Amino acid sequence: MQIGQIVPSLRDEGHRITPQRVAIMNYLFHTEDHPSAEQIYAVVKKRYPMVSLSTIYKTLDLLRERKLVNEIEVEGEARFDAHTDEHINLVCLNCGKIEDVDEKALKNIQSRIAKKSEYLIIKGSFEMHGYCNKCKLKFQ
Amino acid sequence: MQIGQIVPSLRDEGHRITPQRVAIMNYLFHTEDHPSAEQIYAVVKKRYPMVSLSTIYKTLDLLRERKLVNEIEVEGEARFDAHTDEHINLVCLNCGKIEDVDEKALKNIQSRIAKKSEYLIIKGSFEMHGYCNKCKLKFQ
DNA sequence: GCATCTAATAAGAATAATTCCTATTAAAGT
DNA sequence: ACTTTAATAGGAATTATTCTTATTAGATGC
Repeated sequence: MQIGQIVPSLRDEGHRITPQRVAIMNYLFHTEDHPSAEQIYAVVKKRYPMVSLSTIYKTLDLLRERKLVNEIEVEGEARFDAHTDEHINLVCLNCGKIEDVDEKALKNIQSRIAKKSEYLIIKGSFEMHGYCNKCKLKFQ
Repeated sequence: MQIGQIVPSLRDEGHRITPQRVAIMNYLFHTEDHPSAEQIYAVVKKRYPMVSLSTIYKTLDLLRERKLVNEIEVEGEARFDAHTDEHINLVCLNCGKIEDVDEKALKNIQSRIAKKSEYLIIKGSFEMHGYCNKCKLKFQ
């Protein structure tokens, strides 16, 4: 995702482009991590020590509304992901690491269920929980 | 799921069979709902006014460990489901209703990813979010 | 049936992620 | 530069869940 394209479109919609927002987007759009709000806060704080957690949450709300990030919930905590195509999140139950796995079959399943169910489907959220290659040794 | 089979097996493992536990299981194993801890509390309280929320949570821990219920997280709240086969949960973003959809293809996807990823997969959690047939009218 | 052991419970305090509130600041347009 | 008002910082409020502890009551053996 290119910040250079997002910034003007946010501005066109009447949103103000603040250094805090740019810093948050820069981090989110250039990491493979799936950080929590607290982690984003820690990273952005290094450059902008005066940033507040509420700004992180407000910006995440905006990015989620604009569908620029996905939110998944893992063990009572929200984690954010700039990878917004349908995919499966592999969640490590020990270290919390999350990895993306592209899976073409999801689209088919999703459209099939959209048809046969009476729901108006907005989005899918597909997770598989287990232990990553480093942690699985500890759990046999 | 038959309570008559679960009770003796829990007892065999050294767990005590209390009226609170039986009431919680009776509700969970005989509803199509996907209740929150608070909802379970409300239902069980009708029959056992002295029951406490911490007992609900402790019992849910036990049932989850024994894989008799699944937990999914929806908007910052845990919801419990006695339907433990792999399936897709259709979550209504308006009223919170959750509906189960069986989908055979999930097993294939799951075993394929278990093979190709380096993760030791424990369980899957597949959700689709949208608006149920009643609520979708309000959202066009 | 009764005594014993200790797992399970009730009640409420503690915790922690998220949301809310409000005075202040600063982005964007004129 | 001036004005407008969206966005921010900081902290208080909220809320689902976990933790703590004294008390209760299943299960076992006599």
